Amino acid sequence: MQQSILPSSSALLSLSNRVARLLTQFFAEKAGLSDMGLQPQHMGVLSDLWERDGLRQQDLAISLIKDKGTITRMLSYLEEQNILVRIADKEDRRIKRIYLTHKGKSLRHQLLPKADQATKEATWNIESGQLSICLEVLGQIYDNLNGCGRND
Amino acid sequence: MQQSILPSSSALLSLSNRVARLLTQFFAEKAGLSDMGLQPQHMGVLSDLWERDGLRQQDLAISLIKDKGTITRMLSYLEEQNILVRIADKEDRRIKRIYLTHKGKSLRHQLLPKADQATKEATWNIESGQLSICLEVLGQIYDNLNGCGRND
DNA sequence: CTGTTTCGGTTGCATATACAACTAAAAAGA
DNA sequence: TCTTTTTAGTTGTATATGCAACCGAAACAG
Repeated sequence: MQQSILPSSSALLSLSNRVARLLTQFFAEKAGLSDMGLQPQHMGVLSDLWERDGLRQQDLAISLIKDKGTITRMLSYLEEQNILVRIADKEDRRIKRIYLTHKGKSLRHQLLPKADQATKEATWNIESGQLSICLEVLGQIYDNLNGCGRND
Repeated sequence: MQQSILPSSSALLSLSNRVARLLTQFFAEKAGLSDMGLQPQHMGVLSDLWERDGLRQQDLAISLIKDKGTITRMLSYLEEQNILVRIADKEDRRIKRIYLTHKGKSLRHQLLPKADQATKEATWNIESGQLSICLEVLGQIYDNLNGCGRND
């Protein structure tokens, strides 16, 4: 493992941005996302829905740290593509719940393995214990900051 | 340290994106960036120039993983704000070298401590050894992927 | 030298995003 | 109950971005 030059704490800001961008680009290319009519930002929506179906748009906005208007437009596109449907909640008609279609669900089997593969290639020379620590730390930072910025 | 639920390697993709977004937002707010007429994306340019003055626009595009047209427009804005100047290279007149003005340099003393502070707050409950490992791992991933996607 | 290719930067255009104003529905308060 | 406030989602608008076409300068080929 290469020695970190700057343990300056402010490095985390730029490094996390660069790695997020590179990984996103790398995965999108490996998976041929655009050939399927998908953009990188759609992956977040799909990931969340693969984890749990029936989320509200608001849930997605908070989880993905995006404006709710942005979520509205992303979902409109994905609905046009027959990847998901928006169904008004029976008990609270303000809420629209998002459900994956068969097509949306089947994308999981195509895309998750490719995401795994891309990540493996991006981390091929990193010891797995170190990578686990990195993920734990990122998860902790996420927990620390989540809720500080409001997306509603 | 909370136990990571999913060491699934694909988690890195979504986690790095979320953390990058949250940290960027958190820092921008803490530092009052917008009050100074700056946007979060300008920090990358400034950071690079604080490290080394006289970079080419191309260098910035590669380092920040952004389109060169995007860099052109960001630099035009920062030049209008008297934060930097673009000077054509004497020996290769295609190249424009970017130099910080006094104002641009003085921003370092205002912003870097705030970036440090924001990062410290975001990582207050993380053991410093673990954080170092996280930074090393991210740095290694950056090195692995850098050069895969071309920005020219 | 002259024509071609490559390189650094700019610009036009389509899309993505945040922010703010808006609508409809539910909750809270009188 | 009726009014007010809050909540979920949509839409208008300005900005940010990527991509592709372009321009001028340097490098390269003959």
